[in-house]
Amino acid sequence: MEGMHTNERPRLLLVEDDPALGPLTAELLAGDYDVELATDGQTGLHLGLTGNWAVMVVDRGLPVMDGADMIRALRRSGISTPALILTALGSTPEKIEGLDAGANDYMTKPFDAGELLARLRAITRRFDSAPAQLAIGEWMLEPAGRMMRSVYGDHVELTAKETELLAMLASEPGRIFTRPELMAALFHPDDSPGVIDTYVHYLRKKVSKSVIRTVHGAGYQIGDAS
Amino acid sequence: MEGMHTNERPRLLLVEDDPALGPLTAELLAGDYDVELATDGQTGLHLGLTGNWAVMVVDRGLPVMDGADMIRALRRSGISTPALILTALGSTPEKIEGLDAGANDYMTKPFDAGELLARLRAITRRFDSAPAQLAIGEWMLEPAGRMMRSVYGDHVELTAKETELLAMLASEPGRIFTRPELMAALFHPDDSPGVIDTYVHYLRKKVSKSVIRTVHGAGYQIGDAS
DNA sequence: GGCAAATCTTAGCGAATTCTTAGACCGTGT
DNA sequence: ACACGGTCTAAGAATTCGCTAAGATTTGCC
Repeated sequence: MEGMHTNERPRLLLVEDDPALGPLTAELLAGDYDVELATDGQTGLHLGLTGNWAVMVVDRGLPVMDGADMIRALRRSGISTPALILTALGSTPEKIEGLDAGANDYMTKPFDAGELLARLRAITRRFDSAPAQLAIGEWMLEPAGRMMRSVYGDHVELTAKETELLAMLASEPGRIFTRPELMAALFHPDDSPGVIDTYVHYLRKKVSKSVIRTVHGAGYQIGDAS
Repeated sequence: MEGMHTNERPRLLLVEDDPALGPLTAELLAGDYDVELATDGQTGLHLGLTGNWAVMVVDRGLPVMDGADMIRALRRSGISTPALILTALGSTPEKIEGLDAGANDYMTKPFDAGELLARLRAITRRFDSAPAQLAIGEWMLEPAGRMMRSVYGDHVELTAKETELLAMLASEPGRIFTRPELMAALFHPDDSPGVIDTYVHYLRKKVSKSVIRTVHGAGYQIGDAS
């Protein structure tokens, strides 16, 4: 995804026994992944245990070993590779069993190619990168840790409100956020209007005067101030 | 593992504006979660930013702010709470957009209760491994031996509870563990809430003041302190 | 049972966070 | 230059939150 500019693409393990659908699905996925195809659960389990995979797509009804059992076995072995079950068996109990076996998602055939790719993006998202960081000049905001880190190694701790305000402003660099907007999103309607100024002041004091730009008569803005 | 008790249940944020379906869904989920209901996207966003949620279920078509936009805003703020979109809008492009906005799963109404619960289990599942040693600053925790060893050769003996607490915090450096989380994992539901503070105090006294960071109003955190 | 270690409770104090207020300061248009 | 509205800053009040010490209770062990 963003920021990852290696030419290595994520490796996807496809386990599908249907001689027609297997290669077809592999080709579809090949647009975004390096796909390897296994045609039975035993092989899939072996590859899942030994290889280094970004994600797995597993058919439910497989020879030798059921797809759900395969995922269950992997999970028991401590393998947490995200997995999506793709199958013709679409009854609700089967879905529930598949998900509780350790699958991260469950789709029934026939499936839409775009939706499959979107669901794969969804279940791999938290594993690849997941920066959870917002760049602000020389600073990096870590909303989860409620702190700002400078490229020089300094760090400043922020309060909850300060983090909220900064995260909102930094979410769209260059955009001007009006006071009513900020007020509605971060404070109670009957708070004094001056609160915003106060927190902007706190942030400028803690981090640097120029982090947040005032646009007179309009609101506040982050970024785009070279 | 003991210490898992059902009184402190995972907190679920439900954002649903339908006056009939909202409470109904809430009641359904209440079997497994502590449910809070918001009826518009603005409120949902605020709660999502400020509260500590195990998972979110979000309706797509919401007043004030669309459900997908709400999730997008949360993701941009670094909030990675797993989210499932539950909606009447079931066309494939809508699913793709919802998932790419940062949702972890997408279900269309009418939905099956069991499947919803299974999918929620799937997106909240976390796989935790148990390494033999955990590095904490200059210290090394040996959970098996219930002691901390410093690189200088000192060592400090810990009690069982101290070890459990420290191991949990150290298992994911940088992550903030909330009091309810720690409470649910390490103590009995009807223990006094102050217990956590006490053990944090013990650890800081035995090892070093700065091993565990307090994130005011949020919880405790290990690592990530230059 | 009796001892010691471990676990948990309680409560007061200090610290952090949030929000208010009021006056100084700045920018813009006339 | 002047006036006016917008913005900045400092100080502090109210509230919530966390730290700590001391003791009560439970557990494990001989």
